[in-house]
Amino acid sequence: MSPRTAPTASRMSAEDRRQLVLDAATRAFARSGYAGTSTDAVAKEAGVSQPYVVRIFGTKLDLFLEVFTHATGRIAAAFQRVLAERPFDPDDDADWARLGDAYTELLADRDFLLVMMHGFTAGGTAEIGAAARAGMAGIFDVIRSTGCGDERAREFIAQGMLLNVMIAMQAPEHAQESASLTALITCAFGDTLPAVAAASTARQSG
Amino acid sequence: MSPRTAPTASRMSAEDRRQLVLDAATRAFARSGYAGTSTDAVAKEAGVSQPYVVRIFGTKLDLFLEVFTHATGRIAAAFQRVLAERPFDPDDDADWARLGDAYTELLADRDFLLVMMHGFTAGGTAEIGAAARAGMAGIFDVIRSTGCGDERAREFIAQGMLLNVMIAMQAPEHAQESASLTALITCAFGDTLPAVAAASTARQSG
DNA sequence: TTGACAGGTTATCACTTGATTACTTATGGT
DNA sequence: ACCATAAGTAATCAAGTGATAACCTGTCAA
Repeated sequence: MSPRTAPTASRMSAEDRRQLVLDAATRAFARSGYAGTSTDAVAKEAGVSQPYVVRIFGTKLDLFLEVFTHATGRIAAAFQRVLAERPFDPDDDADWARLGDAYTELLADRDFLLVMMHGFTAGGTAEIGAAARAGMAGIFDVIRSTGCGDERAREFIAQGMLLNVMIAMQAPEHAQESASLTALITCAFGDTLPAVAAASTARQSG
Repeated sequence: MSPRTAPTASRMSAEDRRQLVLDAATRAFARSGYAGTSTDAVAKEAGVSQPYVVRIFGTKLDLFLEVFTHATGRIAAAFQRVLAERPFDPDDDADWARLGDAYTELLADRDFLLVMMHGFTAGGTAEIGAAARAGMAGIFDVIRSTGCGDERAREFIAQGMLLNVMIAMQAPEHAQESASLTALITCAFGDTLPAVAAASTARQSG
C-alpha cells in the first residue's frame, strides 16, 4: 500500500516517472493479477494520481501488456545471460545447474514470475493471450538455442511452471501446512530452497 | 395482479438448482478467473437472478472456493480412478500412459483445469491460497500413492502444469501463430494432441 | 522577467459490482 | 381447500472502476 519510493516533492522527467510507475505496476499486478488490480492501486503504489497512470499508458490493458512483456523479456534475458557467459553443453548437468541458478536469481524478485503467470492465465483476454503465447514461445526459443532439443527444453520449462505455480500459491511461506506440501516444496525447489526461504521471510516482514 | 413480468419458469429443488448454478459458475470462472468474473456473469450463465446466486453461496469468495475445491477434487478423482482400475507399476511406461489418458479425459472439459489454474494464481487472496495449497498437496498425494517416489510425482505434475498453462493461454487454438509455438505444442501434448485439437475446434465453433 | 510547455492534480462521470431488503408465488402436506 | 414454507425475483445501495476534462504549477530558454 505504501509507496516504495516516497512521493517526490519535485518533478521528474516523463521517462523517469514512467519507469517508476511501470515498476509500481509490476508489483501491483504481481499481487492481484490483471482483473484484480485497479489503476488506482497502481497509482497509490507509485505515489501518483490515478488519472496520471491512465494518461501515461492509455488504458489499463496497455499498461498490463507493457508490464507483462517487460517481465517475460527480463526472464528470457536472465536465461540468455547464462548462455552467453560461456558455451553451454546440453549433456552437462553442471550447465543445466547454471540455468537453475538464473532462476534462483529471478526468485529474489518474484514479481516478474508472478506477472508472467498472471498473464498466462489471463489468456481469455485476446490481447493478453497473444502476448502470453509470444512470451512463452520466446522463452522456449532461448532454451532451445542451447541445442538441447525440444523435449529437454520442454522439461525445463515445465519444471519452471511448477515452481511458478507454487510461488503464486505462496507455498514456501506455508511450507509447514502439511507434510505433503513440505515434501513437494523440498523436492521441487531442491538446491534453490535456501534462496526461496530467504525471499519468503523478507517478503513476510517487509 | 401486476403481471408485468412473464410467467415464472419452472421451479427446482434447492439441491438441483444449487448444482446447476455451481456448474455455471465453473464455466464462468474458467473463462475469466476469480476477480474477473462477476456474480452477475455467473447468474446469467445459470439463468437465474444475481441476488439468488449470492443467497445460495453467501459470498462470491465462498462460491469460488466451492467451485475450486470441486474442480481439484474431480481432477484428483480422475487420476485415482486410473490407479484403482488395476495395479500401477511406476516403472512401467504403459501405466504412466494410462495416467496421461486420464489427463486427456480432463482436457475434454477444460473448465476444471482452468478453474484450478485460476485458483493457483489467485493465491494472493488468503482463503484461495490455502485451498490452492491443499488442492495441490492432494493431487501430489494421489500421484505419490503409486509408490513412484517424490521426484517422479513432481515431474508428472510439472508436465501437467505446463499443459494447463498452454491451455489457459489458448495455445492449441493458435498453434499456427509461430513455428516455436507449434513445436512446443507438438512436443508438450504428444499423444494427447488429437484430443486437444478436437476440444479446441469444438470450443471455437461454440 | 516572463511565458510557454511539460509534468502533474482535482473534480467528475457513467458504469459495474457485491450485497441487502422486501416482496411474490409455486408447491406439498394436512 | 388452504396456508406455511421454500423457491425465486425486483428494487435498491454504497463502494469501486476506468476514463475524461479541466485546471494548476515548476522549470527553463530567450
